[in-house]
Amino acid sequence: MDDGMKHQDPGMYKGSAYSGYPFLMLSDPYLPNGSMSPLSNKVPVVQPSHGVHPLTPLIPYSNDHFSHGSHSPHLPADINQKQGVHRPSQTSDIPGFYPLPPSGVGQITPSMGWQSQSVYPLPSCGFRQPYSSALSAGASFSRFPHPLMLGSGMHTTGIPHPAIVPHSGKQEMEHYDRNMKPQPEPKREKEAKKPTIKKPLNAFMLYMKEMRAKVIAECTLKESAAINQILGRRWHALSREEQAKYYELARKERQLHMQLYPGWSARDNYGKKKRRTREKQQDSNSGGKRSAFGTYKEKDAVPAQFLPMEVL
DNA sequence: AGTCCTTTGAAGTAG
DNA sequence: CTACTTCAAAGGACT
Repeated sequence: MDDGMKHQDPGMYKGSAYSGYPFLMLSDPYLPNGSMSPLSNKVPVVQPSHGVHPLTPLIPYSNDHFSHGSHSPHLPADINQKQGVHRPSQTSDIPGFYPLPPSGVGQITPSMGWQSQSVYPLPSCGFRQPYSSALSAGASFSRFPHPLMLGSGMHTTGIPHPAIVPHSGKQEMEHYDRNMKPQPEPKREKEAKKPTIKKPLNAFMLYMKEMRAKVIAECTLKESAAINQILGRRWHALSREEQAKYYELARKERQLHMQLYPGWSARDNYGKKKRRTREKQQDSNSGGKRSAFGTYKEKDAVPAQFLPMEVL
């Protein structure tokens, strides 16, 4: 598309205007040879750890295609660490996040153990879960046009579908996720707006969801950009089998998503978030990795000597 | 309130 | 087909 116009000046952020994000290089103790992970020096790195937290299996790869006895060292742990956010207890009999339509789910049925058996288990308390906000949102989602959905934006199970979010998306989600207020239900007047069907999560996103809380606990970090860098490195450090679990999960996610929203296209969500124009992808980034806003600025990394000892 | 940061992967667009 | 762009999650920082 309009290549030339979608560019931003990297220095615009890193150097000056966005100087709030001079990422540092932190070593991740979980990675070999002290792999470095850039972290923001603004991150309160030495936050008090919240101590032991319960682990909740997010993705119990019990018996599926990838149960070759290999067990991920990274136990699924996706705990909401946000000051004891209370979540309305989920009914544990909800089958899954992508409940199957009453019919026509042919091929994916055999492997649906992952689903009914809670690839995305619905914890009875406090733990974060994929799409939890959508689920927690209760009846506030509405007007989803999909035939499988009930009139109020719920699936036939009566559960609002995780991939469906109000048009304003994140903000509203965060209402549920972060504040967990009773949420006096969005204005009915806004019902004219069509909810957004989100993209299914890819393998890495699923991995991030699962591992985020663990990394946060270990590194006492909260800044997602820094966490994600660590997660990216750990992702690469995963064995093929371990990664394969997530690829398979993602594949099922996509399948289910396709079944639930046959006409949906990722393009539907294009342009919903206004992004800054970015700099043209330069081929000569000397092996630089891809970044949504150009190449990573490892050169901006602050020497590790400026980092707290505990993260080194 | 909205955007950026950061990651990878999937899918879209442009040429 | 290739190269590039956008979005998915997350939450603090920033505008």
